[in-house]
Amino acid sequence: MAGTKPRANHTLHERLLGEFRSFIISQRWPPGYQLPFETDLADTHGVSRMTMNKVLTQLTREGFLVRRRKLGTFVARPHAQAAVMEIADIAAEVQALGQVHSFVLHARKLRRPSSGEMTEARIAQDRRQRSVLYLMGVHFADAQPFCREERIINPEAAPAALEQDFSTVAPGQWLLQQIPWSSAEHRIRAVGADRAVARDLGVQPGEACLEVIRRTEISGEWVTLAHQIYPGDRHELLARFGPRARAD
Amino acid sequence: MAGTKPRANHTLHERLLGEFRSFIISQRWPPGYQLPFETDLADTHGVSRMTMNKVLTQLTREGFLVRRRKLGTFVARPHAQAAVMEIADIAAEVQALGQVHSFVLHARKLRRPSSGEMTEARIAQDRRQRSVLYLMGVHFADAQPFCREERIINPEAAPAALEQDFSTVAPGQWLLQQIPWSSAEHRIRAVGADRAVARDLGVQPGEACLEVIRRTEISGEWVTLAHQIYPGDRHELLARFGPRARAD
DNA sequence: AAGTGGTCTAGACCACGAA
DNA sequence: TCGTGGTCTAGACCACTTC
Repeated sequence: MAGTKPRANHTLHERLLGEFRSFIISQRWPPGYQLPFETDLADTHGVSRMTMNKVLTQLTREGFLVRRRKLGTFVARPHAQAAVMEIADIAAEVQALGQVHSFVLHARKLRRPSSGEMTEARIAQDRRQRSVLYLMGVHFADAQPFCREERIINPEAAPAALEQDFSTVAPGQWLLQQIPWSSAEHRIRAVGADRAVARDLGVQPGEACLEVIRRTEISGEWVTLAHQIYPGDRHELLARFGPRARAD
Repeated sequence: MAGTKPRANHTLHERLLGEFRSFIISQRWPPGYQLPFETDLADTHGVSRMTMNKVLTQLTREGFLVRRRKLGTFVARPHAQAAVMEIADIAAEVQALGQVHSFVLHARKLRRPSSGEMTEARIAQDRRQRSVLYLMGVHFADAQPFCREERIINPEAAPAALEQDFSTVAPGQWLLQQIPWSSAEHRIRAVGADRAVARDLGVQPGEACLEVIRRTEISGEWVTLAHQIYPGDRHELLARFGPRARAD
């Protein structure tokens, strides 16, 4: 509904691409769902097999589908993310380092968003957002503080969050399961640790830390806004870029 | 030649994809070069127009080609880069902020790579690299220090660099023109400014700074390794990620 | 108006991989 | 073995853009 041209999609495979993508994003076709066979889909939608193949091949390149010969076509499990994206799942990252991840919740409350948050999350001015779920906590790798996280969640995008006690499960991990296929935008900067950060991370006040501000959205609607701070000498982000995004 | 499977590319359009990509990367087809028409290419290579169309469409999605009706197919000008990639061209970034960019070279010499550099740039152990071109300088936005840069360049990948005096033109900008289509890998971390950095950037020693370590390669061969340090409060990186890279 | 890329089809054969 | 996705073709019509 947002972003692209308001004009109707003209070509056959464009229309089908949009249709299938929306089915997947809305989880009407949940992860693991098996689609009908290519020939059947072509018949059902009244197009040639070539055209349907173009659609399915494209969605496979985009990572939405997984195709296996003789078995069929399935909606992908979206845990395969781009390199920098993987930091969304801090638990997985810590485990990849061979350490034990744990999350300690410091605060959880429902409150109105601040004006700064409304700007950063780009909350629409007209649809007045009554309240957001605020969370603050610290991730640990073994017994060592790994990352301090402040976050607000949009209850309209993720209603189940209101029922969820985040005392042990990290919100990022939980959201990734609830709302796969979201897209994110990161701002990355260096900041000196203030008193609260220094206390929570066990570093000296003023020490250089890496701050990642991540805004997540799906279909143009904001889902969550997170401020994550890592001790500077203990953490690195990794990002790869080609002349253009490669597919395979 | 590197990276992908050593097996020969089987399918027609895969073979053509590789062939055309190598032509573009090697600049046998330089930016702006006009390819023969789709129908002619199909005839020349003995494939159907559909197959050739698949190849050209894919290369267009990858950003290598630009196609315009009635005009033809051209090799793209590769200045359109991914969001984080754009920081490669610091001059363009400064100008985008409406300020004047300048570069001051502090050091330039030919020397052997240190062991740390060999690790970070992943210089092959067997092919013993005799020497690399070392550069150090500072970027300015108007009169204010913007970024301090240390860099080594591989003379085998960019021989023209040995002839180039970098006293005013920034090495990143120059390399981008010499070797388009390169791909890069970034490591991003926060560091406290040491004395040399503090002096060059005009910040207090110990102040939080953002360090970007960028390794650039083309066809598997390393081209350059850069360490860039930005004052923490004056600079942010921006990165966007979807569930998978989008094309159009 | 003409020529280029953009799309679509019906049918065919092939290759991989699960049974 | 055999069903599924993977690929390829020859031909056709359309739409956009420049002339």
